[in-house]
Amino acid sequence: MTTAPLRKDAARNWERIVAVARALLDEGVPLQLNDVARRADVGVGTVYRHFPTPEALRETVATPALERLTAHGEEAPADDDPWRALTGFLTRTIEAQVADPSLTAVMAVTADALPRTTELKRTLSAVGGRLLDRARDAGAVRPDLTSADLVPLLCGVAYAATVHSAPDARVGTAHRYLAALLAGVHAHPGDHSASSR
Amino acid sequence: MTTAPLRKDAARNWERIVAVARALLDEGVPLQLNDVARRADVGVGTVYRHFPTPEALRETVATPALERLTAHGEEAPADDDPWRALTGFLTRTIEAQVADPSLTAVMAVTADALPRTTELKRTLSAVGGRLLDRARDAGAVRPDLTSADLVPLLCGVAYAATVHSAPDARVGTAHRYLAALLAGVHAHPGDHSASSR
Amino acid sequence: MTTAPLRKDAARNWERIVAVARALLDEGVPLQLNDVARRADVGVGTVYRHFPTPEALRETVATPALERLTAHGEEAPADDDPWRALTGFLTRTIEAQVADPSLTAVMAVTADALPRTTELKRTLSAVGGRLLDRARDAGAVRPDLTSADLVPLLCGVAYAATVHSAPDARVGTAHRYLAALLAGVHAHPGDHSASSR
Amino acid sequence: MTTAPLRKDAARNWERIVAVARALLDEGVPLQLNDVARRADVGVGTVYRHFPTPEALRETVATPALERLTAHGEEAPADDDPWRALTGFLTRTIEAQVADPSLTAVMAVTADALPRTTELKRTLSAVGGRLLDRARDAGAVRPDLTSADLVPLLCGVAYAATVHSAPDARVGTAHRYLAALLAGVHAHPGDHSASSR
DNA sequence: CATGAATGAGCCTTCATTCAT
DNA sequence: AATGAATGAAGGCTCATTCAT
Repeated sequence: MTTAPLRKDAARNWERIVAVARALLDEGVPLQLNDVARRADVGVGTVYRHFPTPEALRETVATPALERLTAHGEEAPADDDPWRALTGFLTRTIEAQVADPSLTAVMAVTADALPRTTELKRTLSAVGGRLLDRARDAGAVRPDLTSADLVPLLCGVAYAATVHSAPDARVGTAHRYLAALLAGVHAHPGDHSASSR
Repeated sequence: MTTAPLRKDAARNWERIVAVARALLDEGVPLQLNDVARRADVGVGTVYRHFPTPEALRETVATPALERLTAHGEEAPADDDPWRALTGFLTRTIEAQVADPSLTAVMAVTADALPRTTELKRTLSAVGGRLLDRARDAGAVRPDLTSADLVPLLCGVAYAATVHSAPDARVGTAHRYLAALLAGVHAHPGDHSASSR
Repeated sequence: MTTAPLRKDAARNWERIVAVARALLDEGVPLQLNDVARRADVGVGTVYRHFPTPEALRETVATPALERLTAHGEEAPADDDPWRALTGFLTRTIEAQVADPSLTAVMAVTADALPRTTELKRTLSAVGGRLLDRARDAGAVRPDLTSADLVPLLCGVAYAATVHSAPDARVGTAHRYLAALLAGVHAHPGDHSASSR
Repeated sequence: MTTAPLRKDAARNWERIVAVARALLDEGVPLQLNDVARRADVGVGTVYRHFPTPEALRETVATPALERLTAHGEEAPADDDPWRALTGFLTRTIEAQVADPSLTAVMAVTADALPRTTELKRTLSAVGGRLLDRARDAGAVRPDLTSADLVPLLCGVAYAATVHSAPDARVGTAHRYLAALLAGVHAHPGDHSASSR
């Protein structure tokens, strides 16, 4: 009952619109509702009925990926190694974020258009936070990073991998950048981070 | 003598336009040449005469900051400690980038509007590259990072510090993120970065 | 079915726009889409929706006249006298061209905006070409003129009749000029055209 | 004393401006006074001082050609053959008009910017008129053409030769069209121009 | 529910002309 | 005389959103 049960034709239109939007976002084309309507072979009004704003549509496109991330995230604590659990989670997340432009945008924004998005993002954050806290408690993470830093850092890595980088090199680049960051995030007992000796 | 010496009245307008643009950028308002003209109390044509595109104007606004960074960067090698020289340089750069929105944009883009911008960015990159290489040669930096990663990483840190962060917390946040990243960039002989033990 | 069947209100706007455009062209006012919109009491966007460029609008205005010419042209071969058939066709065409400024422009240009225009012009040319060829075969036309000369010559006559001539004298003038030209085009066995004897 | 004696530097600028304008017109570039100024390496104000309007400049460019035509035209009556004198004059004129874009425009317009232009055009018309009248009196020209038709017809031929014709084919085309026209203009005692019999 | 025509604010850009220097 | 910066009206076009059908 979260989603109203759509009539069959309405559902078909909904699907087409989302599919078109996904394709456009993947190609890097900015979401214009008129444009989406034309390509989905649907009236503009129909698009507006289903998705009052471009953001609502974008978030709808991002939702499945967000759900997958959350689902995986909820299984992460099963790993006994707190650090490995955290890095696994972050790796998976950054991969998704770099590969899926709809996610990139949705993660970077604070004001969501759909409640569902807020909910998923909140869950994802909570999961990440728990993994981070556990790792910090285990002494595996530098103490000055809080769960509130997780999303910004991931967005930053994703952004860094996007700037000046060819599309198909991005995932690889993101891995390298995440690795460097994680090495820094990893606590090194006895290390004095900003000096050379 | 790089820039043709302007007549006094022309110079006044130039200043006003640049000042207005700086203010707008600082407020996060997108640069629109008509808008700039109105606020600078100058004809549109005048703005177009001085700055054929918004990018040219933005880069002009960014230039002084870019020059300061370059100047400082060229003094950085004076520091005998390769790691300290590098981190000092990066710290200064990220501070500037986070504090000055015009810089953020100019650094992230590859196609420059002004030759001067290209020149400055090239110099800055070269300086950074030399500092990185020296630090790597000294065994102070993980080997998988090249000088081509410097700018993207800085942009990523700047971006991360901007996302979800209140304007006046940004510099602080950027420092923390840079610190974490630098800790990771710093080579730790005998460290096995992705495992917890 | 060539043109998609328009909704009633859309059709009304379409008519108004074309009517306004026709009036403007007849008055010799250059076609400006914003101007047309204002006078048709319609949003600019509406004009752009129907006619992406001024040329498309101009050609739409010219189309009916072009269709009439073509229709008549296709009946011209019915006249047994090749020379009379040709002159009749040309007379009719020049009359239309001089009387209708939209036609003048459309005929003079090579790049058409609408496929329909291209089609009509091609047909008209073909018809003219056949009439000319038949007349030449009958020995009624000087041999150095080809069907490719027909349109330029007509445009030239129309232009000559327009230059330095008051609007309401134009048709008469055009007749005289066409008559002179036709007299020259007409083959005169035994005549030595460029000498006085 | 028609032209004020210019200071040497002023004269130099005048020359440069006219030279640039001639070049632009020959290339088919529309005359823009700012543009001319830039290319002539002269201030806009200077161009405006010498030539208050684009037309004044264009006419200045056309003047020498106009003077040459007039000069030749005044010698034309020397030819004893009235028809040959007329055709020679017209041929020369059409050649100039097709080859020199500045002339094309100046001839087609009724309102002149410079008195000198009006004077020259008047003289040219008068000369042409006399040649035509003499030829008509000699029975060599159809009676329905008056001297007022000469310029329009020439403009028409020039225009016809320009429409749909590659630049370097124009003079040749113009010759053919003029020949056809002249054949028609030529009186043919006993000819009934619009019937085939 | 769906449609898609209509709207018009808003942005961009050019260019003829003026006028202070 | 010469300069060229400044002006701003004018025109072009797009696109998010509404609403009659």
